[in-house]
Amino acid sequence: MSQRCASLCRRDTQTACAKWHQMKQEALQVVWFKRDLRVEDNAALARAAERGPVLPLYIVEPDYWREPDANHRHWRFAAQSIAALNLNLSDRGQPLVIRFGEAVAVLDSIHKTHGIATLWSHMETGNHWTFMRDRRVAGWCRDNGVPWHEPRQFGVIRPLPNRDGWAKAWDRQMRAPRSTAPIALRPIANMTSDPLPSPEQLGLAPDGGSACQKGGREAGLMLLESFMEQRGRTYRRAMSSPLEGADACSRLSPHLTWGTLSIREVAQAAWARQESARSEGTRTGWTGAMTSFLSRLHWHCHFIQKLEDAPPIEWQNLHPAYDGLRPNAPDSPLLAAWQTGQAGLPFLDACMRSLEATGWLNFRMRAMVMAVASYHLWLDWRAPGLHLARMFTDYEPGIHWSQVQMQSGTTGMNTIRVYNPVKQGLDQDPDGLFIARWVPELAGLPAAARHRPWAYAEGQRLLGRDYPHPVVEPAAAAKNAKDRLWAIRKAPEHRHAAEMLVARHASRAPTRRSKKRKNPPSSTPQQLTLRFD
DNA sequence: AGTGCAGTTGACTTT
DNA sequence: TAAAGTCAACTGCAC
Repeated sequence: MSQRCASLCRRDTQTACAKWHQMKQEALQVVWFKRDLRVEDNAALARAAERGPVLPLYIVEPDYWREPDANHRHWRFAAQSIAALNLNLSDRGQPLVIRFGEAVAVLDSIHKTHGIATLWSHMETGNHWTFMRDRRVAGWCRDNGVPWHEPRQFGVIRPLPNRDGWAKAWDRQMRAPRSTAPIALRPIANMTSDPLPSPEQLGLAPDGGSACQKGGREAGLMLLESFMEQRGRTYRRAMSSPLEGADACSRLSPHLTWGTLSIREVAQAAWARQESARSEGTRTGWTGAMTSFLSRLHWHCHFIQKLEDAPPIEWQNLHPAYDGLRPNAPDSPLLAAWQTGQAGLPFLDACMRSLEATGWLNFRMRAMVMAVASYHLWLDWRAPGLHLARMFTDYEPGIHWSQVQMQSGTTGMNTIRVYNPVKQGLDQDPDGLFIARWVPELAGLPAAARHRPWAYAEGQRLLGRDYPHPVVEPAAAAKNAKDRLWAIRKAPEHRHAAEMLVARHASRAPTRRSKKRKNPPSSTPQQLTLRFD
């Protein structure tokens, strides 16, 4: 504000300046909260508050919650976070105004009664539905002469000419000072607010998520603290284990999705933890843990950037050579067996059942369950991808659809990774504890038989009665899938299209030099390797 | 002590 | 964030 005021004061009379201050008092700043449900480090809110009286707004959009990727557990988390945000804003003098309806209609009605000077919201890279809704809102803003500012909260750049310098920009943004929350908000007169609807009112059926994470900034702060103080120390070693990962991973993901914490404050906490570990001197594992964690925060934005640059990845193969490879209509019994944890592959089933109840899986297990759907079960990624979107409390469209396509091999860019669900189980859950926890039918078996009940007499006795026979033979199914994928990848036109995709979407990372390379490193220029991983 | 050989390990390639 | 295969170096052991 000071800049504009100063220039006016210099150029014009004091009266003009006073008039501008007067106008500023009345110029309603609507802060439209979307997936940034916090007042701390919220640039939209902070900047709006510098300009004039703030109307904090949340729009419950029934059409959004009718989309196939939306689910009961998402709304529960969002609603808890919205309620907490409302309390926080109320303490500052102006409660959150909740409106039920279509965004343009809501904005238009507020504009007619109160007059919106400026609209503020964070820059959102959501699904196709939110993208189209934002286009309608942008049109309305243009028609009504309302400027709409969308400061960034993630490292996503809009528009992005190319990927050069992206990582540096991410670093700069995350290290920048956090925005401070306005201490007091001036109450807005005559503003009505709707109650938060129940999931049923939004048409959302219960989804079996009895043990999903709780929303609200308080829960996020507690996770952040316990992760940085204690849980995170073994992050690097334990994150891939389905049992240990639940504790050793930060579990901050839904808070980043709904913005109850800003990714910047999380990254800065990690850097601070790294610093304190270094100054302590003793080897505790914290520096390495934080390095791994920070690289994942970086990947978070890296993947969302992909959806920003290529919205069709939500419904279309990134690489067209894979169109028609798998049947469009899913094989319903196979899909159902996979979804419900009744595929007869114990470790896979344990993961799927655990996901349904808790809304969370560690990264490796997410990759595995998607790979099994895509390769062993030969399902097109759309139906399994939708199921996972609905199951993940932390569903973030940009990360999700990039990963789904990557794990089904339809990007054509990265190498095919066919996870072996039996081997992963033996590697990550050697004692079969995770299987026993989620597939109690098999808990009475010795560990080895829990992983492969068909290979042991005592396991065979349960098959077809207490626990299903495997829906596919894993080794043969994997071989078949690899053969079909590699047949496509060998075609020269596949490579050509893949190179174009790599140039557009892949990260730029320095080549890792082989340890045994005899050539002196200085003889070759630094090369760039392009990765979609 | 040196040699041959089977089995192991790790780095690297292929699918 | 894969898994299987290849190859060369290495190991332990018998002779």
